Amino acid sequence: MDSEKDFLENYKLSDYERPSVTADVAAFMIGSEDSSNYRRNPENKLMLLLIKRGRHPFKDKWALPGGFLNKGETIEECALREIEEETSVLPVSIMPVGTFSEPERDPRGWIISNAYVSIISEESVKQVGRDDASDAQWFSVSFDRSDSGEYHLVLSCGDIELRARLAEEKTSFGRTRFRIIESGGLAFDHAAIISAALTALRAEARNYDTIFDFLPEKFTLTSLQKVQETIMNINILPANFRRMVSGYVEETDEFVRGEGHRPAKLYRRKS
Amino acid sequence: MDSEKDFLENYKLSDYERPSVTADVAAFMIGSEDSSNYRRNPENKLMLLLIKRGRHPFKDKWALPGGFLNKGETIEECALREIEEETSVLPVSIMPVGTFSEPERDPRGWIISNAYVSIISEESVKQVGRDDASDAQWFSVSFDRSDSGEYHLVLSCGDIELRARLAEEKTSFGRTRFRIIESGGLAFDHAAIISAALTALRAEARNYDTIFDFLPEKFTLTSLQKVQETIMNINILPANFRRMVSGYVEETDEFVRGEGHRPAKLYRRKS
DNA sequence: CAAATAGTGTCTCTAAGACAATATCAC
DNA sequence: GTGATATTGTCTTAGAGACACTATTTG
Repeated sequence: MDSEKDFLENYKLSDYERPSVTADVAAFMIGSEDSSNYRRNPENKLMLLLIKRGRHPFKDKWALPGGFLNKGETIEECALREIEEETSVLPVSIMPVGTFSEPERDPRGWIISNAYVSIISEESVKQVGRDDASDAQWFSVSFDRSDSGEYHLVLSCGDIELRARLAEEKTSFGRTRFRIIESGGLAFDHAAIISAALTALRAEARNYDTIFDFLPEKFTLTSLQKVQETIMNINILPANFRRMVSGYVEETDEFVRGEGHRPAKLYRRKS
Repeated sequence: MDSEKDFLENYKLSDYERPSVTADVAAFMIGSEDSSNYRRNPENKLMLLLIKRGRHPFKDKWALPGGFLNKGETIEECALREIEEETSVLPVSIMPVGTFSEPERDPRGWIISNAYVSIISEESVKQVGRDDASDAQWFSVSFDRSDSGEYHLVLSCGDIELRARLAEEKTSFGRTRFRIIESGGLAFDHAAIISAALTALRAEARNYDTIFDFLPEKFTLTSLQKVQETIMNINILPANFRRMVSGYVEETDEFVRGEGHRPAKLYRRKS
């Protein structure tokens, strides 16, 4: 009887065909838009990073950043690498959204995708600066369920507007899958991946540990509240938000001044 | 400039090496053990299906059921197929646990695993009958965090006892990863997969929609309560459990009789 | 002072937890 | 009747939501 060592020395992975494996990342940021009124706080929008494809298939369509898994790295490392390549920012953490493995999902052949959500702070993106000639752009996101039960995903960036329509396919264990009715100019099955990522992010956003990643180290409680409100598309009364978050943050002795109204104290995340 | 059609006709996936992709499934069941006292209700235990490996590597070690992804199927279909092959039971639903892709996780080579939790009712397993000569066995599960912060996973089946020790590697977005300190006779990185699966199952078990899958169509509220208590390792007062689950179930007009105490009404899940 | 946000105090309401009491069966 | 589980009623409590009020800045 062969020893395990002998076995492994002679072992060859069978010649069955193998799939190509990719990681695709839905990278979200909270973007702030200055308002006309000097004393008003900026409006916040949930933004998603998309890349304009330079080659077939889906040439000139918009797609999530992503790429093939290299030998010697984990899928998480691959996902982080792809985001860093596109944004020059290394996200603090990523969250798995699911594996997309329908055999026909990629016209190039058998390619399965591991999808992740990543969260990036606007501050870190601004520090890096942006190459406006680049094919990577941040799109503002709107995602709603219509009365008919259909979901509408709208991504806008300047004059570009991508409108996808989807149906809820199944929800099990709190995870929702979507079927694309109309891709709205998004490549591959990325409209379905983005919808699943948004659903996962919204569910996760009630967890304060998650939303800190959208902000710099020091932040005001109002800005933290705006992050949660923007992602979950809800309104929270300030008094209640402050009470609920109080266990997760600690005061600094710094203030934000020059805003045309009472200065807000800066807080940091409690360790 | 080539059309997309031309492009795809000439496209070949690059010759980069590709990983083999597997689905591994942690299939759980709630097993009941008759007690000595005729009027006492049976004790419940959380059980996990393991397969004794017949070949290298890890020959004669215990492993999760699983297998390679075939061309033309999704990973979810692959996971369901593997469970049906081993148990003759097709689970109602499966929950993704994560992708395990550390390059060194499988001594045979570059093999990445997509892990799932599945839930099987004891009734459906009993109906199928069990082949006692088979290498597939149900192990009772215990999984606790020790005072030192280490996690102890103990799997027992008759005289066989597998004791693994693990450390919490990182928890992000509510998902916990484990590092194996001592595999306890489990194959590959399956001790870490089982730990992640158990953690996910425990978190999910507070959702009533999930725990119904452990029971037959008609069940007593006490049995449903025992399922939740067994998985989450907690005790719930019956009055409170009934109040909380009342919106999810509806009465039938049947009762369980002959138990040596007051008969319990059978309920079914509300649509 | 006006406009805007920052921040606090407290009432209400709901859902979960605790606990006591009653109901019904097999032996 | 006894011993067990089944089932119901209600008191208490913790936390979320609503709302009114005060504080502080810039122009």
